Amino acid sequence: MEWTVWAAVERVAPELVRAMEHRVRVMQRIDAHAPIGRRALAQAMGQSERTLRTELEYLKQLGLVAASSSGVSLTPEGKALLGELEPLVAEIAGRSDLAWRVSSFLRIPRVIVVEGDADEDTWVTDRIGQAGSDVLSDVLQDGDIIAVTGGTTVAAVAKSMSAKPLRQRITVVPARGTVGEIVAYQANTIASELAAKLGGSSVLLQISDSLSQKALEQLLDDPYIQERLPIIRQATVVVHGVGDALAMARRRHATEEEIRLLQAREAKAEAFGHYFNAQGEVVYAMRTIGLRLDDVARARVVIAVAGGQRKAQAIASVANAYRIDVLVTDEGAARRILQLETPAGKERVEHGSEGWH
Amino acid sequence: MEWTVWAAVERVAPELVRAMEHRVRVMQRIDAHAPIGRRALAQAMGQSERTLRTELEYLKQLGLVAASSSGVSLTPEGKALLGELEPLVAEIAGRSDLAWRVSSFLRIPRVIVVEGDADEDTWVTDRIGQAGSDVLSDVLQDGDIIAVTGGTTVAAVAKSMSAKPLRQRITVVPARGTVGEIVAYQANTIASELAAKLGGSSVLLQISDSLSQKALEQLLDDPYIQERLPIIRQATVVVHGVGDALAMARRRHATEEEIRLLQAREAKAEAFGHYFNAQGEVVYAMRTIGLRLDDVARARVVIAVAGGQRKAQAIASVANAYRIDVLVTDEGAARRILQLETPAGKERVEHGSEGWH
DNA sequence: ATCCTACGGGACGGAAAATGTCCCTTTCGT
DNA sequence: ACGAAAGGGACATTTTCCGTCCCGTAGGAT
Repeated sequence: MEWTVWAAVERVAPELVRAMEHRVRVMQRIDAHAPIGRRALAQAMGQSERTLRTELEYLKQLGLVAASSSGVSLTPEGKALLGELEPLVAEIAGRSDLAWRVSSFLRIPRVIVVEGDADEDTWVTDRIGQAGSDVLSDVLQDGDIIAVTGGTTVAAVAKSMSAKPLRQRITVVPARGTVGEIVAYQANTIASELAAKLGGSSVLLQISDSLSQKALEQLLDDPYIQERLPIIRQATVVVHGVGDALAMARRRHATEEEIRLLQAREAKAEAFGHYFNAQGEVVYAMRTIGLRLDDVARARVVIAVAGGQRKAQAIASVANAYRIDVLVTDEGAARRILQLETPAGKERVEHGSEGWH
Repeated sequence: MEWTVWAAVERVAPELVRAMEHRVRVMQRIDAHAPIGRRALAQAMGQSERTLRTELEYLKQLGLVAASSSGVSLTPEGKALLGELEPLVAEIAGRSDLAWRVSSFLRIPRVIVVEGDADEDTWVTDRIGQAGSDVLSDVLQDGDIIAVTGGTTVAAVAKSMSAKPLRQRITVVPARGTVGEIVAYQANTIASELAAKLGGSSVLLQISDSLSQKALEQLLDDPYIQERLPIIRQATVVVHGVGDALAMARRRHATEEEIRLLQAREAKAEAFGHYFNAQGEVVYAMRTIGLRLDDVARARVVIAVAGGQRKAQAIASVANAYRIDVLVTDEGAARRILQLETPAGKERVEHGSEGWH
């Protein structure tokens, strides 16, 4: 298969490609377990019985599967077709396996790996955003408070979130004050956009993240802050990007001294105003206003979105630092992560499926 | 592009491939006419403005098209992507062009060409059936009487018709009595199945098509027939297959004498109990009960479904014989048809678009 | 032999998405 | 200055999707 064309197809019609991949997976699973019951299959695929049923009915109409009293199986035709789809199957299985291995390696229950490398193709970030917004829609509950950080990847999540009628009461808040100059990638902007898409409200935090110690303390007494901060810190869902330590430090206009310090302490990642080394230990903390690490620990769901192999080390670091429930990343980062040294003294834990949608 | 895999993909997820092709077409059109208005584009694509709008909104979200005050255009990204999709574009354009040429050649307003050759791959018949059922759904109106003939292709149309809630009052009738032994491909069976799918009723005709002259005349006086025949002959929509003259004669257990006669008169096609030569002239007519040629002429829409290059000559013959509004065929037949000699003394006529769905 | 479980499949109501329809403001070209 | 045509918002309606409950049955275990 000429992957150039295929990659282009994925960009033109990602939902269709995903639907196709799903269908192939269903067929794979049927082939492996045939004959298998509809309900068992649905559970294995992590979807409702009814939706699977629709799919099966269609496949049946195409003459690719047949149902008997003991369950559904592939027809000879379906089997032959699955063989012809080998290259595609390999690709899907490969990415699924990748997700599984990253999940084990980082001890993150749910890992989603999209195709490509964000460092090489900027549009990969969009696909991470799509996958991220799907996950977010999936986990959202009524009354949730979503905290979002800044960054291009989180911005992509908000961008690709489909507008929903306001059925749930959702509040979106920025995890922290403002970092960087590009407004579109600031937490405030993203929170506002996401709230609009979800039909919820947003509580913004119009302060700079790089204030003097003194100014910060003054702010903490301010009614404006005192009113908003508690809401932010009660976030139930956290969607955050992961930054490379030095890159983030420079973006924040850190002093040369600070940068030297971070280098000396081998800081690898930045998140929520904290710098972490490879082992996930906090090596430097900025005194800022916003979501703290212990707030993150209290959140119901913590979603990390980050792609590109340059982010691999940073992702691994934060995975050691605090609980991450869902990681949405790309192939570039995933492969690089697996090349990193295994963190010593940490045993593997159970993990769930990497999840289809 | 490795067409082996692509063909397999088409069989596993034909609707998705079609949707994809449509999207690419939209992009092509935008690229060619940019900037173009939404309404103009919708009209050119033969779909409603609102549905196109949904598509455009999605394409916009993917960053492939951009809207300005003067209309929508492809973004540089979209342009680049369209370039990468070149093989696919060529394929689509090729088939579209094929349909256009067949449409001109046979003077059939609407021609749909699906991929493949029914003589080589039996599943191509299914795809013709799908396309046919789409067309049928498209043209159906309340109160319609659909007459169907027998044959595998028409059976495929009924098979792939999606079940509809009974919103329209539809009657389905067999065009003729019973031909051949395989029940599944008999007009009666097909009519019954189609009626069930459409939530309509069927009026069947339980008589053999190959009766003696005398028996036929007796039947014509029978109340059973007198009640049903007028309904059949009032059909407003006709869906019929096209048969090769000799093949059909043999299937009907024609005598050696008859076959020799057909050969002598250069019969090429059979339809509605009539045999036609290449010029579309009736060279032999069976005296049977059912839909007649002048009934076909009165129908609102006449749809012919037939594939495989062996049917090429037969299709061309019947196209000369009576009015066909829609032809659904495959590449194999289409290419072969264009190699046939142009019927002399017939000028080209205007034709519509080959139609997307 | 008989229970018992899991199978496919029918039916139906409510939720969600798609779509037809109408209107508005803006932006061009004339 | 004006009008045609652009994109986009809003909303009712249609259509599709999906959760849920149920049924008859086949096949394995008891």
